[in-house]
Amino acid sequence: MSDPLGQVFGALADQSRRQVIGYLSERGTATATELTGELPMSRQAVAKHLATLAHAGLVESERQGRETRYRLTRAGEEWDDRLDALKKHLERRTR
Amino acid sequence: MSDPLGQVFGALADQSRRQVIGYLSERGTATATELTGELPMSRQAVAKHLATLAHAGLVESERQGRETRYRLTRAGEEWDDRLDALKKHLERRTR
DNA sequence: GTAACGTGCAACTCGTCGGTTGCACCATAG
DNA sequence: CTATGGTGCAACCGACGAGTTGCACGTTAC
Repeated sequence: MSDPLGQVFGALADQSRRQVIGYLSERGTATATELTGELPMSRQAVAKHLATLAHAGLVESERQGRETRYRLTRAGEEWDDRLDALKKHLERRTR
Repeated sequence: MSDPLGQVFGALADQSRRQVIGYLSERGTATATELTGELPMSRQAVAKHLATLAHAGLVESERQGRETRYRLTRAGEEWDDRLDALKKHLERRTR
């Protein structure tokens, strides 16, 4: 629909996807099947989340042989930082 | 669902709701019927958006006689600022 | 070559979302 | 008192999102 900001916020609205961003930030890179071990859902569900994140420009993929490795884009890294800051901001405010 | 961050991002994912935030930021306060004049939808649709924003903690309401006036909370004002900054950030990056 | 692995695609279910209409309720203007 | 204006509530609809399963395809290991 050509609403980039809406795409990004929509992608960030899902907790599983925010977790994926966190995992990718820690590991640098991961495949869909690797991430499946961290989340309580099927590989295809994880792949869909990765596709959503990619469509929002937060993640990019590169196929290496028979596996596809995902990593955060620059925008994804920025949002990972902002999420950390927001989390601390909320904790400070709730306390 | 007890996912405050998800509530906020979900609320911000909709363009109409971001516009509502902008209008409230300009005017300080408004009713659902007033905002209906600015958006191409019915009053009840606007009221639903306001309820979503209120549930996310970005907006608060106060009933005065037969009308209900809405205004941004502190969190809502903060997000209005962040949205402006993000918009400029995107324009700079797209150019 | 063959078996196993990782992936992508398609179809399906189910719940939620954005939006509508219709109606009932309460406050105020006259 | 009556009419009108502003709300809120409930039911409904079409579309989309999250998740599942099943299967077919390409890549690697042996």
